[in-house]
Amino acid sequence: MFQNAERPRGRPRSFDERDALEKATRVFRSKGYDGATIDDLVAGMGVGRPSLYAVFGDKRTIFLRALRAYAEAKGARAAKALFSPTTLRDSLVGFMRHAVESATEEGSAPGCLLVCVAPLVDDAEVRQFLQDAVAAGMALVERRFYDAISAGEVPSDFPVSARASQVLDLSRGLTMRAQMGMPRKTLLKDAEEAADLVLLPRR
Amino acid sequence: MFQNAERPRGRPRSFDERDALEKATRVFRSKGYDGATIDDLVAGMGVGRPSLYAVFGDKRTIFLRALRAYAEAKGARAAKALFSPTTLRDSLVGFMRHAVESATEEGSAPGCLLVCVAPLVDDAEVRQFLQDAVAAGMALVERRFYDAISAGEVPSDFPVSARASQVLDLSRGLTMRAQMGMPRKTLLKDAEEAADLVLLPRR
DNA sequence: AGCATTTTGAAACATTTAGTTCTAAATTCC
DNA sequence: GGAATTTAGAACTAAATGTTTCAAAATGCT
Repeated sequence: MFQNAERPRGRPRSFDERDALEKATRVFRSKGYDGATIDDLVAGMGVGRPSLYAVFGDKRTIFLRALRAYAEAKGARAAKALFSPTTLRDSLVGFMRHAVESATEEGSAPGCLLVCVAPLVDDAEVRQFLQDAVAAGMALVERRFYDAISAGEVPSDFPVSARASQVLDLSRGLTMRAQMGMPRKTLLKDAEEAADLVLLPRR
Repeated sequence: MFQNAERPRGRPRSFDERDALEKATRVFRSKGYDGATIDDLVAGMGVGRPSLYAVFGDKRTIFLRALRAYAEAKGARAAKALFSPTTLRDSLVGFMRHAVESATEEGSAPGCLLVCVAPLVDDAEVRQFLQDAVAAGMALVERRFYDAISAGEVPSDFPVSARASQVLDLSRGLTMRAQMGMPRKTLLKDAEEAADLVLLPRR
């Protein structure tokens, strides 16, 4: 086998960095930040304790890295769900469905690192990151609404920012219900109804 | 001063049990369950360590008691907000406003013990309690919608259970934004818009 | 083959945390 | 006023948790 990056000198690692971070995400999702111990991370990531500190840093740093990777991946998928379909309704349904599917994916505890776990972390950097992520989410949904206005799909007086907040609030609600164990099927149906709701015309 | 319950024999307590539980709620709200240490509770509740164990039990028991008291109080206020007004819109606005006000009350960290903290607690009894509480909330809102149908305020084909889910999801979203530091004023305005949204007629 | 380099696993270390115990203090009952 | 009873505060113990150290192992380079 050829290696695209030339192999480093010493003993090769027994783990993949991306994969380990994803496993860390699983640990944090199921136990929360304070509830996850280093032992949990060592066991869940398949990385030895010293390697963990050498490669990822301390618990706080691991969480921040996991959070950033998680947010980036989820943000990209959300944007795709939002901007690939042609109709606004399909976009919104896709966006909400994605929230539900992500929050109920198998192999991970139900819920969302961004919505259910990170807000409880008592750390200024995490808080700032979250606020930025939420603002970015709002901007994404608002842009989709403006696109729909341009396309004449909704009237030009459509209350963009109010409805965008509502889309995000409804998604958060769906995500939290997922965390509480509500079945995916129910939530997917509710996601569709939520999309229909935010598309209703004002009286 | 008269005492309605005859005074017990030994040294009198230096704390009020209800008040101490409420202070425990504040501690859990700001630090989360796993993040709150016994020392935090001792400091925050104004109860000495041995008294804490003697009167309240261990951390898990304290949390369960705080959670029950919190849910009871919040449920009562929510029901009042929902069933006191005459118009459905006033009821829904009141319900959502209450969620926002409770989540942004001064003297406590923003957020909600039921919505933001308890779902992360890895305990079967807590999970069960939460599920019951959510079901009770749903039932409350649904009943208010049925009352409105009886009163002829909304059509008889009003999608009660879908809209009730959405009311709760939107409230959860508002609560979570409160926890993330969004100002009360913004959220109160959004609460009104959310109430208007769920009252829109189907097309 | 031997040396330099990096990772690994076990163990060690220091700190924090949960829970208990012991003594002093505050109260009621006699 | 003194005995009995309950609470409060400080000190203590044992376990857990976060972090580092160290020798051994696995690789590339010469």
